[in-house]
Amino acid sequence: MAETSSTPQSSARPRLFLIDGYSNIFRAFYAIRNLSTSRGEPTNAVYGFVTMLRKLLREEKPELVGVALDVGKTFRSEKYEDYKANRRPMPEDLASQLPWIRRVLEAYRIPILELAGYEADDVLGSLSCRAAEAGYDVVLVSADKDLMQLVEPRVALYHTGRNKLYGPQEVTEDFGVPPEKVADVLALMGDSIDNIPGVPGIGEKGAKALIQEHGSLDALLARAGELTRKAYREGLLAHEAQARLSKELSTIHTNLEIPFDPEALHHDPPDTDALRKLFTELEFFSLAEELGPADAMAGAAGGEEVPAAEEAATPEAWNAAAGKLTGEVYVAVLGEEPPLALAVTGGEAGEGSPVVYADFRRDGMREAALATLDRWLADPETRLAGHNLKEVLRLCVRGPLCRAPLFDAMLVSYLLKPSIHGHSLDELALERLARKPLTPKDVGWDRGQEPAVGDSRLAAYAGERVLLARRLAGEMRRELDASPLAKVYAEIEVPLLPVLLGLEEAGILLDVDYLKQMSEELGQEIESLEEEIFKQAGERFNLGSPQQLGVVLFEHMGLPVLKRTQKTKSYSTGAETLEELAVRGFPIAQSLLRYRELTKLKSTYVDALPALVGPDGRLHTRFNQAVAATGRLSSANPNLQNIPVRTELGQRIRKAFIAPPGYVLLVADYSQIELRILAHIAEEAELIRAFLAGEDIHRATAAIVFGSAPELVTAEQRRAAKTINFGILYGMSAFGLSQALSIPSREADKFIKAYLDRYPGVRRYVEETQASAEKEGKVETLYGRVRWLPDIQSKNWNLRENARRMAINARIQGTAADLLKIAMIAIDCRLRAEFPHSRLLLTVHDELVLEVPEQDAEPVAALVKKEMEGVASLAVPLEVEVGWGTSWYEAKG
DNA sequence: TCCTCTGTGCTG
DNA sequence: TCCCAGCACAGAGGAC
Repeated sequence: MAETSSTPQSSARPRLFLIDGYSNIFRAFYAIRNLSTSRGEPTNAVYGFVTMLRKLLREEKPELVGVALDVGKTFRSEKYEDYKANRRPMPEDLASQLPWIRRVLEAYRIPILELAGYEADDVLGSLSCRAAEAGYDVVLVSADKDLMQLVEPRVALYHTGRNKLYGPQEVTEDFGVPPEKVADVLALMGDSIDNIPGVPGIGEKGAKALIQEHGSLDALLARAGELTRKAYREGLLAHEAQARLSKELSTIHTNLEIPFDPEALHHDPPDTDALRKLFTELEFFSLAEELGPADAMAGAAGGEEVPAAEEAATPEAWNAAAGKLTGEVYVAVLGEEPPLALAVTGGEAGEGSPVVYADFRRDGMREAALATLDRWLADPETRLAGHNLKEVLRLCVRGPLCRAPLFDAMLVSYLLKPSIHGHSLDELALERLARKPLTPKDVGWDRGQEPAVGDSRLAAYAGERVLLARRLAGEMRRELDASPLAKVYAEIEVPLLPVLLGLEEAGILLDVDYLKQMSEELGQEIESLEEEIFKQAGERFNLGSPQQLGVVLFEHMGLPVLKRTQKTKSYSTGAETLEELAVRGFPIAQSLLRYRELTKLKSTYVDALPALVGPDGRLHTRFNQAVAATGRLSSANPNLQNIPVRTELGQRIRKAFIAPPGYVLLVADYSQIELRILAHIAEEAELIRAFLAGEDIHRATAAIVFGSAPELVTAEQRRAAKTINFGILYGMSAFGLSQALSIPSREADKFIKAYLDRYPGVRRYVEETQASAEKEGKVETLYGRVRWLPDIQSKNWNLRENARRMAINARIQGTAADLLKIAMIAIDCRLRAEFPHSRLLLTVHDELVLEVPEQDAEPVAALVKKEMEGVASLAVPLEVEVGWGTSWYEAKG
């Protein structure tokens, strides 16, 4: 590949090498024959591909590199079913090598570019365009001539088979037309491998000549009748549509919504340990040898060396180093449950500033570190920055009374892009800094094992954590400052952070004895149910295994197979299926339903919760502030947002959540908050009227949709209206509604039409939300919280429709989340001042649970109601129901 | 022995 | 093609 470095492509501009995975893999497979391991596994394609990669990395030393691979089916195959239908299936000997190739790429730390539903070609085309626009020189590496259409002044194609670099000039020489006309030529020629039909009677030569002469396929088709050569004239006239389709199929799309993230494509040094292991497994012994001898610690972190933190081994040393920091301070907690160390940095010298850490296992160090932390938090002049500050604040004994401005990189990342998978320090470092941080395991922190006090690995770990937090905070600050989300951050998320910490630390009292007794009762009923089921089935098996149950029900007992599971197409044994079987007269289904209900509640709640209470007898959940894409909070460890409520048995579990003597649990929940928000945002007059009049909203909807008087609405009609009301919030389709109501979808369609006719504001809301989402690629809540929806433009029907439903739902669900968060902040603040013995315990999306001294129940109820109802002034009143009692169950009664 | 995926089911 | 947002359980099977 030496040629590339002597071309005009190599300049001072950074270069991005985009490798077309499959074409190179196919080429390697056919170019090298008969290479396999001693076990007989073929490795020829892997070897050829690795050879190509090594050459590229050695000779070009690319700054940025990525490999495009296909996943799933593509929109083209949906558009044209014959597309690729004739293409030979991938030979088994090649398919078996793909996992190896992925592992090789991982070990090389070369990112794999794949987007479900898109052709690798389109991903390459779009990325190369974005990169060129961003000022990079791009080299596409492919064995496929079709990619020549992507060539432009800043994008070259390196043809792997021909070992030749193509710029615009070379493409023109090869094709007789410039790159932008390549697709037109391909459309005429067709391609038997890709199964692009082309135009019969026109071959490579003819295609090039015709496009050269007429300029484009469109121009050629317009004048097809005037062609003198009979074969061309008749071929074009008879197959015009096919030619246009071929053009569509052979055109590589360059407008996919793929973010070009130079950081993510940055080429890091390979993970030589993993590579050596892989090569040994593949029996590429000479390649393994080249990597040199194994070295346990080398290359574990990847990327550049990061200075280790310095340990402050005495309180004096700590105070001398960390204690003097003022201004911007960066902090990181090391270890969780229990946290073992605190690492800090800051000061004028930027990243060159010293990093120190305190190991809590040393005498006096915990106290010294926390004293410093407390002092920083109390000082409005100190800006405390880091990642996931809730865990830092948790260390403080005095509780979260903070005056220092907080900057939390995790929360900012979440606000900027709420729907990405994770916002942990490790994930953000990988994505935004292209760095894979040390894991606790790397430094000897593994199941019970801790690194020793003074272990140098701990110092390295501490240094990296704080530095990464610092870099991420810097990056996030830049992005936040340029974003309207700064307001949501400062006014909602940051003030909420200490409030949530308060909830978590408070915990909720659990009646463990009550649950223990309940567990025994349930255990007995479950046992007798098991016997009954085994008797009905005529055999004993593992009832907890859906797989075994499926075999017994549908193979041994011969019950009708009504439904199969989504992914593996195995027998469905879900509640819906069992209910239908019960209706059809199979008594075993009824027993199984009861068995499922009991075992579910027993294992998930009755038995699991008592095991999680702390020494104080209370359950301390974690409220995650950076998970839910809509802006909601989530609860985990344990999840206290899915405690049963709907069934009688579920209600019994709620009786285990209690208040201590002299206190009550106070529950406040918003009534129909999402429908009220819909009424407000949609400015839907009829909904607003019904809410203002205090009507039963589902009944009112039924009356309107079915055209009857409210008092004449049947229970059935009200249920249907309720389903439609919720369905609208979720962007439900006619099909979805028909499923939910078990009615024909034609009828469901009629319902929806009638609904939208009677609620024109809602129709406008749906239409406008989708239109603006399509235009902007995002939707916003009333408070400006953003949810990005890149798939809204997708050509993949499934992805696009999903995004449209999310658009409709996210504005409403997100606004509700904003409202509750704001109310929580206000309530927490007032309670501290006015009722210091009352406190918030839980938040469940539209509901708050508090613990309140018995005698304060009434005034606190009034306070909570007032703050929740008054949190915003909408076109409809917000209504809050409040109740209290000795248990969660009593409080909601 | 641990980890990940799958099916299932609980909440708003 | 099939209704938004979550978390967690048990079983199953593969990696270590």
